Amino acid sequence: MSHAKKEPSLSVIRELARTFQAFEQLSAFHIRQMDLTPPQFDVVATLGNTPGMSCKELSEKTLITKGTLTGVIDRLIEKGVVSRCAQEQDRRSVMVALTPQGEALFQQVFPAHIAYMKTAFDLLEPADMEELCCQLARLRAAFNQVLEQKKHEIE
Amino acid sequence: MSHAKKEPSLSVIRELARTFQAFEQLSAFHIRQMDLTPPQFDVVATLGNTPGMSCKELSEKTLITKGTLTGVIDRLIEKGVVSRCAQEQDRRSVMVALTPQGEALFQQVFPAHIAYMKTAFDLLEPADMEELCCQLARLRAAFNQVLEQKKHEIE
DNA sequence: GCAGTATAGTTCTAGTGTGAACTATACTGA
DNA sequence: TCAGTATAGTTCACACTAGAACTATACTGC
Repeated sequence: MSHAKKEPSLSVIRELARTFQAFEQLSAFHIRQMDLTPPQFDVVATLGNTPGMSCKELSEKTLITKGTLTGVIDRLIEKGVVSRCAQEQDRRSVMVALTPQGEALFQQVFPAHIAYMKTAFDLLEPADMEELCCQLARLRAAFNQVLEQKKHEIE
Repeated sequence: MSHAKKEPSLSVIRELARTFQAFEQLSAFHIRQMDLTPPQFDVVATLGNTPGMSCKELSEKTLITKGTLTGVIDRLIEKGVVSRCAQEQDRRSVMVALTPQGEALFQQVFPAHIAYMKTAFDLLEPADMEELCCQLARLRAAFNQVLEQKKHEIE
């Protein structure tokens, strides 16, 4: 996505990609030290302080697609961190929850990571961050709106 | 990366991740229709209107790590879109460039994709986008600074 | 009830993504 | 000049990514 040249929209795209990558690098650097992968951390963080949830719900909260989620959960089960258990009311659905071991891991790993990332945000003005959030939300809405539109055009 | 709750920094992270994912979905939706993958498009877009460049340079511009780049370029060579050619001055280095076919592809695909993405940016104020760029750049600088610092701490 | 349709998860394929180990080549300084 | 070190790319192991096809279950209307 180079070729920024004079296109203003391309600069935003470039900056968005680079900033997101910088975030991922910093975040992953810490998460790897705790013997997890970023998606695995996401799942543990999302399940923490909840009674568990379906794959569908987990997928929506973590932005991990359902196909990928199957494998991530498989590996977390191998580590003894989460468990799958069948549901009575809807037998298609599966409840995923932290095991006691997973709870302990969450307690140890989640606050530590928040504190870690906070050292970056402490370098910035809270007001700017709030402003940034709004702008990002607007941009995201535009992307989603156009995606829906383009999907309809195809048919 | 859920658990936004009241942490302002977590909201920024969430919004950054969601916005970037929305961008990727829209962008990839179009790129796939043109029979390319996003990284393949990135490489073609970066090589367009250049005499070619080393893998290192390509890697820096596209944000694709060198290990991944080898595979991406392999697949583009299979498609007849790019070529690798040895360098005389530094025999470790390889020059990657578009083939004539690749040039033609670039001419067809690059402007089309810019136009496609522009339909999303047209929904937004240019001034807001410029502001967004600045904020993102600041955030990125913070991430990078902390990453360097944390890397040094380890040793 | 039963066909038609929607939904939850799993599986599959192909392509990315990381870091680390490796090869080959280049540089640097006694 | 030659050891030590740095750099460019490739290769490897492993995990993640998307979408599509598939299975099993649930819902809906007639």
